[in-house]
Amino acid sequence: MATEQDFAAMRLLVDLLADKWTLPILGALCENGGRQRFNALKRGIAGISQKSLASCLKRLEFNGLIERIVATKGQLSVEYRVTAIGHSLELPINALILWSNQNIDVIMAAREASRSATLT
Amino acid sequence: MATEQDFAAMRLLVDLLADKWTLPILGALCENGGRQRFNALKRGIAGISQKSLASCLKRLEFNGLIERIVATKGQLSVEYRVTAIGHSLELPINALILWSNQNIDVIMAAREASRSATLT
DNA sequence: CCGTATCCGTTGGGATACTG
DNA sequence: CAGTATCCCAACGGATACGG
Repeated sequence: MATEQDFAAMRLLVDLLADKWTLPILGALCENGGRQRFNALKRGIAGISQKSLASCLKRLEFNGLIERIVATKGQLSVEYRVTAIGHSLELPINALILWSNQNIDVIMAAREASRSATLT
Repeated sequence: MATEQDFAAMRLLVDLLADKWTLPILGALCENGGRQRFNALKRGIAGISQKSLASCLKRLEFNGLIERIVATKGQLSVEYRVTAIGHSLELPINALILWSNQNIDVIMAAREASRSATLT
């Protein structure tokens, strides 16, 4: 049964993760051992725009889930790293992704069923 | 490391859950053993509008996570129930909510730190 | 390379009023 | 009770161009 606290927790989760790109970004960031540069990240995430990536990274940094490290040696380069607390999210998120992988067929079937039901 | 499949899974998760009200609705539905009527649901979720609730419930039903049972005996009454596949989401979601409860203070502190950093 | 600035169509979602 | 319809504004997010 959900408590008041749980609702606050849900609101926080929505703030942190519930948009189009946060999950893919976090996923792409973890691919390379938790660190990646801006354009590498952009190339790794099909279809994302610079704008969305930048704003999303800002929010993640603002919430302390990732950190931004600037290396001014010669060429400008910026690396984004998943923080400790960011890493602690991997486990529960991976559980969700596993669930999604296991149930994607059922969901798609349910959608088809809904669609054909409305056609009758 | 994230596979192509995982990105598809993430997209599905975003489709299913990544909006303002889905998590609270699912939470409220589970409060009463997985079944609840429309207005009871509305009263249980602080701040939600009829419109948002209705559209969200439609999408959840479309994806097979809940079902809509109409009882036309006398007074019109509609009950929404979490399906089996919907229930299978409880475990991974609760893990996330637990994470959120455990880390909400750290997140808030990180936000404060970011804010004071920009003021300097 | 790493962004920010601007423009702009699309969507989200609250308020309110109305229907079966 | 359980929604649908309408209005309306703010936010999202893609495309493009520009700057450090």
